[in-house]
Amino acid sequence: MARAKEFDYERTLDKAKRVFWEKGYQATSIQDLVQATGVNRASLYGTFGGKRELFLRSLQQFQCRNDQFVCNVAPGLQPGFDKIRAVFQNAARQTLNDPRGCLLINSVAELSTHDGEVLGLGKGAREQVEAFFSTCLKAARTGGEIARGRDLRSLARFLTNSLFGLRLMAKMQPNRRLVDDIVATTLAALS
Amino acid sequence: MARAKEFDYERTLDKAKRVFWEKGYQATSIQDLVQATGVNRASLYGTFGGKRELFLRSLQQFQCRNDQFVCNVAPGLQPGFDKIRAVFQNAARQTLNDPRGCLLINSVAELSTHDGEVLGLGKGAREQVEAFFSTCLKAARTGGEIARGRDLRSLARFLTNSLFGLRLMAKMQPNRRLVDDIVATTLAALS
DNA sequence: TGTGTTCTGGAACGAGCATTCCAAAATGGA
DNA sequence: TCCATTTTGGAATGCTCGTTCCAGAACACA
Repeated sequence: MARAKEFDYERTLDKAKRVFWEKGYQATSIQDLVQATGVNRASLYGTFGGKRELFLRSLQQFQCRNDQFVCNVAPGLQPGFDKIRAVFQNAARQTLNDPRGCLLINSVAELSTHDGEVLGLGKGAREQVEAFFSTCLKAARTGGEIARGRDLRSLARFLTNSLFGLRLMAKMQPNRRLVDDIVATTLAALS
Repeated sequence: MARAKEFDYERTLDKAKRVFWEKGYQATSIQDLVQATGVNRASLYGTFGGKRELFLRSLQQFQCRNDQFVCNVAPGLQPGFDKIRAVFQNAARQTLNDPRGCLLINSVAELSTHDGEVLGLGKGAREQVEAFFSTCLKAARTGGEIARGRDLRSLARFLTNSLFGLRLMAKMQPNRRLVDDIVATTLAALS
């Protein structure tokens, strides 16, 4: 056996993630990451491979935690209209409080044209959110909250699109009334 | 008097814009711009000031042309529901055909956190689109296409959010059915 | 305590970056 | 034709980038 690492893997990833989130991928330098994580260059390279790999891992960590965050909002709530509303209210709060916006959306906008892995993570995230809304919508229809004639797949996609747009607003115009108007009108479109 | 410039200002800006659009701001080098525009380094600096200034000018050119594009879709059409639909159909077509997405949204996502000018351009663009939808919605209400009780400001903001989300989909998942579902459900929310 | 492996700190590397500079070429008016 | 002025091409600058390398420290196990 040999010497043990002096830093924690997930913790380091989390700190790196914050830098990428704050500055974007291209604008972040290895030096930034060394300073922010407190981990040496060589250890960073030895453990993660390089800047790109470290970024992709950060993005994966974000996706996992964010997905839990989106889908497990109000875990006491059963899937249904209330849960959809809770997710949107939560997103609205995030949008108003965090000017960094959504790391995944930022990354897709910056990199997905030339980076298939980032694109894949973006697609995956969108599909997960759509699936979550689909589940809620089915439950809502069963519970009589949504009319039988409506196309649930279209509705789920529509909600996903609005949610992503909302997250984009964090960087564009994080205004209370604006965000509330968007959320209210989006939810009203369901009934 | 003295020697005349060998290149056209707007044309050069347009070529530079394409590079920024394709690669993003940070990933674009001066060398890329020199090659793409065919204009010499010194001339580029002498005319535009530097990379950042050139980028901002490109963004402004994009905003002007794109705004004309968004608001003047189907110029024969009077403001109203049909015009809103035309704008969404046009955006859907762009989204499906151009994987670069929207330069303004990309730039906001990449830079607005640390660049007030980019942020300002983003805000301005959003407000212009909202104002455009407001005009259309008012006309639509007058024409009886939209119920009197509805809050037009909220609807305009909602439409703007959906439209921006749609443009984001160009980079995420430019899928025909997906985009059609989003557009159809968004428009259905008006009636 | 000795040994083999791994991690750590920091120097070093080559490449590429945005920007500046200058001599030469071009041009319109005197 | 000559001059004043501007553009042009390309070399040069200083800096920062991502990455590699290595000597020595730290540690688990025999």
